[in-house]
Amino acid sequence: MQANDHLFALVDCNNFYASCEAAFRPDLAGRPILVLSNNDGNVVSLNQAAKDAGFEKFKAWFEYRELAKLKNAAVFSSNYTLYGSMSARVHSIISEYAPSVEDYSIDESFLQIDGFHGDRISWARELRERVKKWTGIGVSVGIGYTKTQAKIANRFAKKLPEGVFDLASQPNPDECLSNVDVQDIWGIGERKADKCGARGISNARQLRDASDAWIKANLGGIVGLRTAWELRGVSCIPIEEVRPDKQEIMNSRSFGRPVEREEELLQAISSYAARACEKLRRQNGRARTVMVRIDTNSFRSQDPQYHESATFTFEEYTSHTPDILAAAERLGRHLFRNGYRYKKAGVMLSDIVDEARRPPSLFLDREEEARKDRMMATIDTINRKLGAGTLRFASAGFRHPWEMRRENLSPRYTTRWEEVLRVKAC
DNA sequence: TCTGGGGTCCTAGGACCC
DNA sequence: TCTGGGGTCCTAGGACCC
Repeated sequence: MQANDHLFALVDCNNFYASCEAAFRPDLAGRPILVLSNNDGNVVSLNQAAKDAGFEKFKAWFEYRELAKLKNAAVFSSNYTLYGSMSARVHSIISEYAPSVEDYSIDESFLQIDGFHGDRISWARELRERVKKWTGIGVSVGIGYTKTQAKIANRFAKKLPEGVFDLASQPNPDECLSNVDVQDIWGIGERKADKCGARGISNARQLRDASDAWIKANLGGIVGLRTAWELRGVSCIPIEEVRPDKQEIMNSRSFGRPVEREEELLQAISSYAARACEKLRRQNGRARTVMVRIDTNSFRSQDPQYHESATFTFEEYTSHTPDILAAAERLGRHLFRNGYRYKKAGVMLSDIVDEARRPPSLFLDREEEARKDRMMATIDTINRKLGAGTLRFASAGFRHPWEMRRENLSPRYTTRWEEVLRVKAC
């Protein structure tokens, strides 16, 4: 493959969660906005006013309560229903702008724009304006010969008022790369950055020019090589237009308060397992392995700690909630120890196959399986029509005192008629 | 009192086979 | 009799991402 054969753009929403909240609350203009993680644990998104007021991402919320009052900040619990639906709107607008688009994350899309030799800056500006006008969300656009370069370009775009940066048309790209810390490169985390630092490599230009042999030996083999080659302009990470089905499905949550009783812990495990099963069936998958893990709060060093997981493998692939719940509950009982304050539990389904491509089995009772499938299909249909959780399994319990805290939840403006925005005429 | 959730890919190393 | 070494599969764990 030749260098510079391709061209990519990365569109990244600015302060996405905070922007979603702001989009429905024009009355908050000028005020700091903070969005909290699940369980109102820490701060995960800030608008510009909040950054200017001195708030920082990933700080614990309880340490900010006073400052938030002082600065008259608007504070929101995470509202993933809202963000998911806003994300779908943004993605759908972006998809009009290139033949090949990958929805990379909730707030980022890669566009492949090979052979686009027109005025890329104008094209990007128009995209930006349309997203802003139709959704209220601000985005930045970075352009480069590879995805890794587009990511870097996006970092520059974020700092510019026009919100667009084209690395591929820079007269002096070396200088641009010199200004990017190695730690800020897509694919270089803390560990790899440390190894680079020890070798005297501190910016993207130096990493680009490092020897393949050293990179391969020290930066995770071909993963690191791909990053370096992409910095050189050789595209190694293609666009993935269709998200492949999940190979693992995880559901885990921290509790709103410590859980000490076995029955409560098992209820939480059951409800997480049931949720994982729904996700599994939505991709027409069947799983053979279920893992349960339980954890105490590792931030409380004064408490005794317990972190364990256990795995069970079925004889046959299954997506039948009662079967998986029974296994998860057995694992939970096996793991549970008295005398600990549990903070978190999780259930993971793995060894997943597509229903249509499942290996044949000699022992499977086809009739029994068909009956189970009908039962699950009925439950899924009812829950889709009447709302998630309309039909539930009794083992998940009915009162959930351990459920996460979401004390500042905004309405689900875009997905619930009861919570849609009201406009008053004066 | 209070510190997120959900993934992916890769490598290393052991077991096993021929 | 040959007791080496290459291939493959699996799993655990590391590292990274948003």
